[in-house]
Amino acid sequence: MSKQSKPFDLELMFRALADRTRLRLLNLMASGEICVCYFVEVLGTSQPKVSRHLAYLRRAGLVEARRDGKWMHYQLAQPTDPGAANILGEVRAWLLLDPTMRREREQLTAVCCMTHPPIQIQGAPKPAGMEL
Amino acid sequence: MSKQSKPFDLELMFRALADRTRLRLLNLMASGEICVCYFVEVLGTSQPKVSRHLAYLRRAGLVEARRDGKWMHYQLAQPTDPGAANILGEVRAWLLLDPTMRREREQLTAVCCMTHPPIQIQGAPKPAGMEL
DNA sequence: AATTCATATTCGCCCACACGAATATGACGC
DNA sequence: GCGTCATATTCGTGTGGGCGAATATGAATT
Repeated sequence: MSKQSKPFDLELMFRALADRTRLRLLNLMASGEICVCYFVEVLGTSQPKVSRHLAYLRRAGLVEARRDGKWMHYQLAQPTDPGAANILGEVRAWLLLDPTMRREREQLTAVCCMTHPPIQIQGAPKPAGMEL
Repeated sequence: MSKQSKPFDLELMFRALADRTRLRLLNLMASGEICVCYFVEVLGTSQPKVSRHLAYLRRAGLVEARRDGKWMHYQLAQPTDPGAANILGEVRAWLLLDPTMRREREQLTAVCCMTHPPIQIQGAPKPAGMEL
């Protein structure tokens, strides 16, 4: 009523960023939309774990989800609060520079370009930026 | 041995930022060094609570402490990692703009300029930026 | 409708950590 | 030395949230 919708909880954002798995998930969304099975494949973690962390990021307003048949696509969200958006921008810049994170993005590209991809990925819609 | 000292744990930094009390403490350090009793006075919280949160911030490398007789002075620290420093810079900018945080900095100024300050503060060295 | 595939949720356990209360440390003055 | 002041730490309790394992949902295909 009094506010447009939410005062954007900065604490919640930081709690969302305070986990390695979630940072890795955000990193893989650098190039745009990507579907859940790629997260599972590249991070090498269990599907429930990935799903729970994605739900956390969504609650914190850091990502948006879109349903496409049986596939769910996730992408980075622009927070309404401009200050939060700036902070998040710096976090993304940090992810781009970090060697470990860079390696994981390369791994994503590799999986997408394989002629015989792993079973989990066959038929899954390719992430944005991997259409070549 | 292999690294200069630490790879700077970004997760740890975010966990340190994911708490309202700690954000309020960082905010009061905006103008420079400040001693613990002012934190207690302005935030209106218990001294052990303030002390524990300051210890957390120190462990995360976000603040530095300096002993001066029985007084401890805290100030913001510049993280060695440049990416972390950028992120922290945006956080500080956010703190400067937030209305609640601005009010608390004003409250600090008010307490420092009182002719008859509360007992807890009498004789304590004034924070940086309050020398007028 | 039944099965299969992609994803989400629940359960039970454990650990980090926030808190108030009490206590410890360490520096100064007498 | 002793007391006092500023600050730090410990203790006991409670909660958020991480995890694997199991299960549930919901869309597509037959």
